[in-house]
Parts: sequence; structure tokens; C-alpha cells
Amino acid sequence: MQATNKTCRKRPGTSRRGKRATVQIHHLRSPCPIANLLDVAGDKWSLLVVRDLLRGRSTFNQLLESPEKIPTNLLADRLKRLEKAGILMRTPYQKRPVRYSYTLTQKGKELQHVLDVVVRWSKKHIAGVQTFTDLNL
Amino acid sequence: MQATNKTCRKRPGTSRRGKRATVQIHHLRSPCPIANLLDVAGDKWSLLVVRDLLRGRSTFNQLLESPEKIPTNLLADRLKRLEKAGILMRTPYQKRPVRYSYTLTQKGKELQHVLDVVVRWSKKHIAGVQTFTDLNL
DNA sequence: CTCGTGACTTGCATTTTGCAAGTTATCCGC
DNA sequence: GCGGATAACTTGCAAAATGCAAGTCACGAG
Repeated sequence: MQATNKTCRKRPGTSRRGKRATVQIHHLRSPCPIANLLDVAGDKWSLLVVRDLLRGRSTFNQLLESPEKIPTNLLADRLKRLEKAGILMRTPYQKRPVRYSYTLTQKGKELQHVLDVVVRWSKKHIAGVQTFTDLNL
Repeated sequence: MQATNKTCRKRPGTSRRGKRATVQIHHLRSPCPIANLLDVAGDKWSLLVVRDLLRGRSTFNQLLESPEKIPTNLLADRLKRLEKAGILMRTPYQKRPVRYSYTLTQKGKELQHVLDVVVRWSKKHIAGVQTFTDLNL
């Protein structure tokens, strides 16, 4: 039941829409290391992107294919935030047409250890989750 | 500058202490164990509540005192969600006046392992975080 | 009876999400 | 040389979540 069609096209001439995109001053909530990870990845999607990058996915469209179905605008936003946080890097892997690939930095790769423990916890405490581990995440 | 008035709240005067609170059907996004933890604790506050419970805090007001300053309505909501998820329990520790204490279940206590690894990661990769470890979380 | 404390709820305004659709650029087949 | 087909994003809203300030309800102390 969402808005099916509402003449939703943009105004043609006017205005450079926007300057969107995270005008956040990187402000830490506290000196707590847990709060610090949450400040950068404390949402429902960021760690799933990291998971997929660890599994070898690297392009925008590959990242869209995971079973959780992240919306495109959120994926774009999360990639920007994680890049800004130094967790991943965006590089064009070909020109003409330019295509980008996303890869984890060392900082990002080491989140593997966090995810490993999360997986162990979930397998123990949440029912019916044993599957979805074609890579042993 | 949002919708100024939509009368979508209940009528103020009448009001029999509302039964608000999260009419979510607990729907898993995917069989992935990582997504499963995120479904229940994938936000900026839940794991901080768990952290504080691990550190021995147990009452509502104690939980409000942490340096991140969680708003009262969010704390109330997170406590409900985490209880529903089987991560903590709410018990009155005295009657007249009734006062509640929140304690982790076994499932909740085992999140300690997750937080341990998060702390290790943050200490290594985020600057100026070494402090705030009077308990060695 | 007034004051204070504990454990919350309520009222909004701002932000973030989530869906669907549109955009820009390039290649491929005919 | 035009008609798709991809890839990588934007954009427009509606709906939900967050965050602040204030209010409520029940004692219990003085």
C-alpha cells in the first residue's frame, strides 16, 4: 500500500537540488569503544555490507543482491559513510564505462573477527539460523 | 517544517494509559545470523544497554546515567525490545513502592563475547578510545 | 501537604528508513 | 543510429524512528 503514483517527477528547470549527503561533523558520543563502532556502523545495514564485502562481493549491483534486499539509496549512503570511516575504499576498476568496485581496508577486514563472534552467538541463541553459511561466516 | 498537525495522536483527555509499544511481528529479514542480531540490536543504543547491564547497572535511572545519555523514551523502548528478544528480564526487586531491576539472561550475558571483540577492534582502529574501561569491557 | 525520587509516558519536530521510479553513461545487436 | 540492456546511482515522497522537554503516577520523608 504505498503511494502508487503521485506525479512524482522533479521540477525541471529549477534548483540544484540539494547538496545532500551527510554533513556530519564526526562527533563521538563518548570515549567508549563500543559506542564508537556503533557511531559508524550502528544500524541495520552497515555490517551486512561489510559481510558481503568479506564474502568477495565488490560491485554496487552485487551488493544489492543479498537476501536482505537493501534499498539502493541506503546502499549508496552506507558505502559513503563506511568509506569516510576508513572501512572501505571505492576504486574505479575500469574506465569507459567507468565501473566501481568496493573493497575493505585493513580496518574493515578486521571486522571479520567481530562478525565471527556474532555468528557464533546467533547460531547458539537464535533458532533456525544454521544455514546461509556457504562461506563460513 | 514537517506536517504541522495531523491529529493522528489519540485524544489527550481520555487516554487510558496507552498500550503503545512496538506492534512488530518478529519477522526475520534473512536466515543470516548476522542479520539476526541486527534485527534485534541493530541500532545505536541496544548494545550500550547490554554493556551497562554487564557492568552491573540494573535500574532504569542507573541506565540513564551513562555518558551517551540515552533519552528516557528510547531506554524504555529498548528495554521492552530486548526483553521480548529474551536478552534481558525485568523483575520488581521491591514492592511498595514497586521498583524494577533489569538483568541479562544467559543469552544476553553471552553478548559479552561480542562486545569484547568490538572493544578490541575499536581500540586498535579508532583513535583516543583507550579510556572508559574501568571494568575491562 | 509539599518535595523529591524512581520509573516511566506523551507531545511534537527533526531525521532516517524504505519503496518506486527516474537519470546518465556506455555497450551490444540489428 | 536506434532499441534495449546493464551499471551505478539520484530523487520524491510516506512512514517510521529518534531525540528533546515535559508530564504522570506512586510512594515516602519531613
